[in-house]
Amino acid sequence: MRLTEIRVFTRKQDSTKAHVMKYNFREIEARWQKYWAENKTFRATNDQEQKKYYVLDMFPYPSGAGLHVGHPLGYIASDIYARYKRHKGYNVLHPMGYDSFGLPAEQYAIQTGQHPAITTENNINRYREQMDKIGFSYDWEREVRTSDPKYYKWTQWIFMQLFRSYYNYDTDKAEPVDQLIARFEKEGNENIKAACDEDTPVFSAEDWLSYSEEKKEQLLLKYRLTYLADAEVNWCPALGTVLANDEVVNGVSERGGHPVIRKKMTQWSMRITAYAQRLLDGLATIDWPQPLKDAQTNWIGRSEGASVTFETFPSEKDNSIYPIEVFTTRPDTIFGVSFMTLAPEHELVQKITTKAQKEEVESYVEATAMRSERDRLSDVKTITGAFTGAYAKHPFTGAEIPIWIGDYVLAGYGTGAVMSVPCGDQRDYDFARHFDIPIPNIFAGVDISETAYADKANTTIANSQFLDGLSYKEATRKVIEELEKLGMGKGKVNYRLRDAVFSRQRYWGEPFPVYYKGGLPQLIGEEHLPLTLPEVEKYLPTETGDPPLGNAQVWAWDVANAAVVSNTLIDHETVFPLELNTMPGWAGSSQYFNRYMDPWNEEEIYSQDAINYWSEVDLYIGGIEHATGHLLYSRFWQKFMFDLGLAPVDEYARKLINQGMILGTSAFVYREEGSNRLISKGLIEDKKVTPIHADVSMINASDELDVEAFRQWRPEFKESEFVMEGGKYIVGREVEKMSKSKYNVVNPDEICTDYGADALRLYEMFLGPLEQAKPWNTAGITGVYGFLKKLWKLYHSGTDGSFNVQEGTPDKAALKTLHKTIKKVEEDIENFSFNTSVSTFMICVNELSSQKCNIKEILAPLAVLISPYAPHIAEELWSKLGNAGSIATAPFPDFDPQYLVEDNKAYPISFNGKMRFTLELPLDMDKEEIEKAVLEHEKTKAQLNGRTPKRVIVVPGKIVNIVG
RNA sequence: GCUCGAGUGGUGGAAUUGGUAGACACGUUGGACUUAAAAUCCAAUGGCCAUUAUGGCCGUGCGGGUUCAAGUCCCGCCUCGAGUACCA
Repeated sequence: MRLTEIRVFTRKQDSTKAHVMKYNFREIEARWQKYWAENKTFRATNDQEQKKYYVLDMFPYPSGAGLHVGHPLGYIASDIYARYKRHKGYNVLHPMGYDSFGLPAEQYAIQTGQHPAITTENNINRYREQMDKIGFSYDWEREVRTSDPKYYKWTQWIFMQLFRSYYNYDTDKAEPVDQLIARFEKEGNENIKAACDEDTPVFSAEDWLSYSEEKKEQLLLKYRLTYLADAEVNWCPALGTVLANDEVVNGVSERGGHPVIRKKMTQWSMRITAYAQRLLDGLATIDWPQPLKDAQTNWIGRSEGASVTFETFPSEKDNSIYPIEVFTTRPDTIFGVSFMTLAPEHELVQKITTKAQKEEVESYVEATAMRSERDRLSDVKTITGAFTGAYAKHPFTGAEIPIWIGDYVLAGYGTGAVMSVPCGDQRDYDFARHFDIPIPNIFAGVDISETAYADKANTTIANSQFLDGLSYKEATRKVIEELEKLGMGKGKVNYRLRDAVFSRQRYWGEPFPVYYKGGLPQLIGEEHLPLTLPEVEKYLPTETGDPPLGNAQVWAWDVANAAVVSNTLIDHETVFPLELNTMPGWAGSSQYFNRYMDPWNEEEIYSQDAINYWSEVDLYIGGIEHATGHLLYSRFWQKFMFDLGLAPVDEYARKLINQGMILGTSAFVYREEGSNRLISKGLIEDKKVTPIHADVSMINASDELDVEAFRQWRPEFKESEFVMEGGKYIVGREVEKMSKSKYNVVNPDEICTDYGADALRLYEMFLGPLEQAKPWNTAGITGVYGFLKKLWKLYHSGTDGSFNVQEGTPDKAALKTLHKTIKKVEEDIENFSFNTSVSTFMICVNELSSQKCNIKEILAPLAVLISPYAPHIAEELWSKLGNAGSIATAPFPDFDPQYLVEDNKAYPISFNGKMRFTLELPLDMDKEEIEKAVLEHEKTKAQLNGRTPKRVIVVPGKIVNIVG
C-alpha cells in the first residue's frame, strides 16, 4: 500500500512539472485545430489577383470501418505541399469531400433496412472527426458529397449534355445533336464522319425526312455520347448489377470477388471510344507516373492495321454471298492466309454453316457458351474449334479459304473474325497444327517447321505476288493500296477500349433524369433538376427483376406539371415511367475537382470566372488503383466539358502522384496440427502448424504476445496450452494489406492520442518514399516523437524548462545549419522527397541543440520550415515567439548561399582508393584557384591519356567533377 | 507471354544523379541516473582481420564492360513486386 502511495505522489509531481516544460501535444493540437476552424485559416477565396495553386486529394468513399493509418498517407503529403505553397505566397485551393454513393452502404441497407443516407452520414462524420485530428489544412467550406442532391444535380446535368451531343470527327470534338439532325435533313449520314454504333445503317436526306419520330430517335441514339443500347454486359448475379470492365478483375467482381457472366441487356452507355485517340494523345501532355500512363495506354489499346473483307462462296442454303470483315495488324501477310476463324458467337456462323458440319458446329458453340469467362481465361492452352464447311474467297488469289470457328477469337475485339496466317502468328500456327491445316510460308529465308515467325522488323515477304521482296512496312503500305483499289479493305486503327456501361441496377446512386415515352428515353429538362432519389421500402430488386427503384411508389414523371408523381398515375399520355437504373460510382467523381472551384453555385455547375481562375489541378495525389477507372473517365468528361467550352483546359490534372500503400504487419500464433497447443515461433522447428492471425494490438515491440488478452479475445483458445520460449510467446510476422479481417489495422486516432498528430504526420512521411509501398510499424514512431520533444526543448532551454528564445546575433555555425536546412527542405518538398526532409530536421535540431542556439533569428525561420510537416507545434512555437495569427501565411525563409561558402576550403582530391592520382591543395584556396589547379593536374594526366578536359566544376562542400 | 518497377546492414531507408556507400531512424549491446521500472542522456553497431593507438582487406542480387572514379552508366543473367493478357 505504501508503495502505491509513493507512486501516486511521484507521478503527480511529474505532471505538475510537465505543465511547465513538457511538450503537451494533446493540448497544443486541440487548441490549434480549434483556432484554424474558428478563424477559417485555410479558406481559399476566388481572388483573381493572387497567383493560385490547386492541390487535390482523391476524395474517399466513407466506409464503415473508418480510416486506418494507411489512408492519410497521401492526404498528409498533399497537405505538406499545400502548406508549403501558402508559405510561398500562393492562394491555395485544397478541398476535400466524399464520394458518398456506393455499394457498401446499400448492402448494409439491404441487411438492416437502414436508409443508406443515414449510414453514409454517420460514416462521413466519423471520417471528418478522424481527419480533423490529423490537422489537415482543407477549406471545408468547399466540401462536396456526391450523394447530396445539390451536387448530383450537376452530375445529372452533365449526363443531359452528353445525351444532347455527338462526336464530330471532322472537327474532332463533341457538338450538339441538333446540328447533326440539321445535317441529316440536308445530306443524310453517308458522308458524316461521326462516332456511332457499328450497325448504323446508311440513309439519305429523303430517307431521314420520311422516318417516323420514333425511328429518328432510334437512329440518333446511335450517335449520342450517352446512349441506350442492347449490349453484352458483365452481369454479377451476386451483386444483382452490371459492372464496368474495370470493375471486373479475372472474371470476378472487383468488390467481393463474385462470379461475373456475360449477358445481353439494354443499358445506358458512354461513348468514351469517341475520345480514344484524344485520351491517348493527352497523356503526352501531362506529368503523370509512367506506370499509370502505361496502364491507360494498354487499356485504350490502339493498334494500327487494316480492315479486310473476305467474301464467302455462295452459301449452300440459299446461294447468298456474305462479306466477312476482319481486322489485322499484319495485312502484309495476306498471302499466307490458309483459313479464317470466327468467334463462336459471330452472327454469320449460323448462316454459313453447311448441313454436314451443322451438328459439330452447334455443339461447339453450345460448349463454349457453357464455359464461363473464367474458364476460358484460365484455360488458354487447349486448342478447340470446329469447321463450318463454308469457304471464303481470297481477295487476290481467289483461292478457297476454309472458315473455322474457335474460341481463341474473341467476339468483343475487332470484328470477331480473323484471317489466320499460321506462318506468322503463333495462335494460328497452333490451331493449324492441331487441325491439320496447311501452313504456307511467305517469309524469305525463315524456317517455320517448329514455330511461327512473328518478327516484323526483319521480314522479307515471299510467295506473295506483288509483295515479294518487300519489308513489313513496304508490304503493308502496298497491300492496303491494292485492297482499296479492289474495294476489299482499307487501313484502319482499332482500339481495345469499349464504351463504358453506365447503368447500375442499384438504389444508392444518381437517378437518371430520364423518362420513357413509347419505350424511348426522354430528358426531363434541366430546369427540373435535381431529380432526387425516391424512398423505397426494400433495397432489393423487385419480384419482376427490376432494379430497386422499381419498388418506389412515387416514381413517374408528369410532363404537364413537370413533377414526380405516383406510379399509379402512369397513363403514357402525360405521365410516364421514370428510368429505374441509377448511375455508376464513377459518375459523381468525374467532375468533382471542378465543382470545388465554385461549390455553392446553384445556377451553373461552376462559374466561368471560377474555372478560368483555378483552371486546373496543379497537383493531384491518389492511388494507382484508379488507373483505368476514375482517372480515365474523368479525363473523358473533362474533354467533353472542354468541347462544350465550359472548361479552359482539356486535361484537368497537370501533375499526378500515386502514393504507395501502407501495409500492415500481421502477427501470427501457430497451432500445432491435431492438438490444442499454440507454439511460440522459435519452437516450431519441423512441426506441422497452422498460422492464426493475432490482433496486432496484443503484441508488444519485441513481438511478444499478451497471452491473457489473446485468450479473452478468442474464447476457443481459452483452454489452449501456450508453449513459451524463455517465458514468452513470440509471434510470427508477415507483411500484408491492412485489413480488418487480418487484425493488423492500426488506427490513426490511437497514434494521435499516444504520440500526437504531428508525430503521426512526420512518421508517415518518414516511413519511406511517398510512391513506394511500405509496411507500418508503430514501434518506430518513437524516433520522430523524440525529435519533436527535442525540438520543443530547443525553444524551452530555460533552467526550469521555460520558453527561452532571445534576440541576438546568431553565430556562423547556427547560420550554416539553418541555411543548409532551408536549402535541403525546399529541394525535398519540390521533389516530393518528404521522407528525407524529416531526417534533415532531425540533423538540424541536433546540431542547434549541441550549439546551444536559442537565437530568434534562427529559431523563427526553423518553425516556418517545420510548419508544413508538423503544423501544430510550429503554430505553438510561432505564437510563443511573439507572432500574432497563424504561421500558415508566414513567408518561407530565403536561402542564402553565403553561409555555406566556407565549405570551399579543404580540397584533398583522391581519384581512387589506391591514391594513384592525388592532388593536395592548400586549405585556403578559393574556388577559382582550385579550378585552375585541378585543371593543371588534369592536363598533366590527360597527356598520358591523350585527351583534354573541357571544364572543371567545383561543388561547394564536395570535391570536383571533371567534364572531359 | 508482354509492359513497367525494384534488388544497398538485423529492419525502414539515405547517397547532392558518376565523386568519402550505409545519412537519419528503428532494433540490438554496453553505460549513466533510479530502491526499481518508465522516461531521459551518453557510447558502440556492414563483414572479416589486426591493434596500445594508428590500421588493413572485403563489401550495394550475379557475371562482364566503360571510367582516374560505378550503388549510380553499358551488355548479359538471376530474383522479387505491380499491371496486363488468346487483342489478330
